Amino acid sequence: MCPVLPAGRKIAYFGWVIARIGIQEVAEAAGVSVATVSRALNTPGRVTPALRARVTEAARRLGYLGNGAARALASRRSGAMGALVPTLDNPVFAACIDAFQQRLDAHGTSLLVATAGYDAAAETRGLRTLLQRGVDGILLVGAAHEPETWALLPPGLPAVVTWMHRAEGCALPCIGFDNQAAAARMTRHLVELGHRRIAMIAGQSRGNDRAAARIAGVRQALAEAGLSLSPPLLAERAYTVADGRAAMEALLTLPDPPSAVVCGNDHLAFGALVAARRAGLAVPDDISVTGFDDLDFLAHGEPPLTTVHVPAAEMGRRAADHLVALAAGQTPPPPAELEAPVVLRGTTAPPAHRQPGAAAKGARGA
Amino acid sequence: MCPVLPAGRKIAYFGWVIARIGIQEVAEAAGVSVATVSRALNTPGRVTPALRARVTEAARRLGYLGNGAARALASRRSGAMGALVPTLDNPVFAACIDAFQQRLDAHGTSLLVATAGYDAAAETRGLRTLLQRGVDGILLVGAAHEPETWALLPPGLPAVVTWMHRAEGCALPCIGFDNQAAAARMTRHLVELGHRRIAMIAGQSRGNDRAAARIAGVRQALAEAGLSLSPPLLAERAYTVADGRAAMEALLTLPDPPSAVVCGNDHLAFGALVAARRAGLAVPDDISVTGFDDLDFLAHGEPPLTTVHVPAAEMGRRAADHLVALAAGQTPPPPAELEAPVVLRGTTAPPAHRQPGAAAKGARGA
DNA sequence: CTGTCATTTGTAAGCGTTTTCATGATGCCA
DNA sequence: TGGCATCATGAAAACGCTTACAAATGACAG
Repeated sequence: MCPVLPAGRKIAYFGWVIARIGIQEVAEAAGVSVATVSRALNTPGRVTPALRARVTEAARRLGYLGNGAARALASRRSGAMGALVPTLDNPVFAACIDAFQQRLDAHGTSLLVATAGYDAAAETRGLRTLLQRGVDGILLVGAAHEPETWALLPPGLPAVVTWMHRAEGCALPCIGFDNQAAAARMTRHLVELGHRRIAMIAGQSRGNDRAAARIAGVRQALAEAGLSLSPPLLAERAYTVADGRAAMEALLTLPDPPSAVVCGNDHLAFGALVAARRAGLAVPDDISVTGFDDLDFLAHGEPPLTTVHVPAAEMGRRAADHLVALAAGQTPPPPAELEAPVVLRGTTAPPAHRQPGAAAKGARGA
Repeated sequence: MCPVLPAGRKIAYFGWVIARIGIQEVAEAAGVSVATVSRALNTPGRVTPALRARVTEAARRLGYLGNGAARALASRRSGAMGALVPTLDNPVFAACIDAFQQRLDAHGTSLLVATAGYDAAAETRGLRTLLQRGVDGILLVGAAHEPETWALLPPGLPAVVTWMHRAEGCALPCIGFDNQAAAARMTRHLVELGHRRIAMIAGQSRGNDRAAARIAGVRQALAEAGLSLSPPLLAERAYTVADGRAAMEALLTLPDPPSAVVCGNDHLAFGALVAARRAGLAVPDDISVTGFDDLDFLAHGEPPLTTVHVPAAEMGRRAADHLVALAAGQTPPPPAELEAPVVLRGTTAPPAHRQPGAAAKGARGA
């Protein structure tokens, strides 16, 4: 199973002793010095074609892989980028990281992942781990982090903030879209449909600037229409289906329930949809619901969710390109703002003509 | 923003020169040797409490992080595990990796991710990268890999196969469930419901032993009932919603369409559901559909998907524990088989009483 | 009070690369 | 053909840490 293993340095894998091919062995096999092997492999241009061929052939034949730790130590570069994300259990982050990894791979760079789960302490720990591992750059989600976290980040270390465009007082390049503007557009659509009583089931805005910006966007659009988001109409919940459902149930028991609900992400929106259905309400006829993320499954649901498309994969790709360029000492142009278009589908419609304050269903079709 | 930075070794971050605290600086600050610092930090038991306090305090005060590459080189251990998965863009893998990472983190170990996208060459490349980075162990999905991939894996390097239990001729510990048995159980449920004409929309079985096992399971249960999976009733497609939809459309145009369709995963099942709806067929009244994975969103869909629950997060956690134990030189007990229960929900029902061969809808309610 | 042993700390030798610097070879022009 | 760049190669010094080994310290019994 193993490649040919001539006698060489030994490495102990806890009881198993196997020979590992080092640059030394390759050098001997090719009849050159280790320095030449290193050059032939890393900077092929600086070596005679004939020698290069000898070396690469020897390396191939011996199955030489190289020792990343030694290379990182000597070259002061690990060849790995770190991603510090809230979770991978949300498809929108998973898609971003998937694309990020693929693009890094194309650049010959690896991916180190740390998840923080919307917890400040865990985030700091995650960053510390990434830094200890010597990543060449860091992908961050959002710009709202503990001072302790920011303090950890060595100035000059390549880093990008994703999921938003322009962050107040943040010098890092931002690769993303305008959460507030997108939420405002979504809300305006509802207003234009004739909705006057609009609620929002938002994500927790504490420590989450994306969630906060989306709330601000809804507020902004509402204000433009002379409306507002009074306390009972704004719920801040965790980004889960269960929370969306619970929040929607609470909204529906209000004396004067909303005719439209803007949700902070698709999970919440889906939960809201489930709650509406259980309450016997038809979407969008009885109540409109919108999401944010544009998850595949909800695009084909029944009814298909009207939502804001988040360019998750594109952010991952651009973040990879940007970080690799930064780590190579280049100064890439400042990232362009990405589009986060509203995708109109089947969960929004003009409000039903019923008396404000009327109980849910039944009072319909006045 | 930065922690206090006394004069020390300099590191150049491409133009930015910042001081980096090394073990040397900590040793000086604490008035001990570097060896003592190393011991105080790594094996606290081998050092006097007083000294340990002096050292940890100095390290904390200086913001010492340590250099992972140097540590890995000297200790012959990187403190990172590698995961080689098909993709992160499928929630079921993302959930597994998310749990894997969290558990690794609890063990003080990091995660290096490589994705192969169901491509053999990419898989080999991914493994090579992981190995170059010096991971202490590897998480693999399934046991069907190119000989070239297997050859790369150093014998003795901790590695586990996930997503299946027992793999023919594979000596690696398998952390997972029995795909074939699960698919068979799902199929038996359909048979018991009275279905005789059962089709399968499977994943590509080539190079994918999980997909192959699921097909085998359906075949097995069908054989028990004296039925079979004749060519037009078995479609092998990529694991996407679009492919599921296309496959279902093909199935429905058959002269004698199936009354139940077993799908290789939830994406395919969802696509099949969409196709059925577009064709004006009611699920489960006109046709039954089953999935495999148990994705959140489909559990609450309309109708909720009957599927096989895959313990993705649990596999990730156990894989982490197993690998860490292996890497520590222990010999953990062989992994237990995990449950992959059939979850009966709303997409299966007895077949409609209509003539075999009747065209889709309309011929209902005989 | 001295010898032995256990325990704690320091010294220094790697770990496998990259990279600087020196050396030797080669080509070119006068 | 001699001298001077120019270029390819090799020797050896880092890189920052762990760890085997040696040394020193202290405890305790004879």
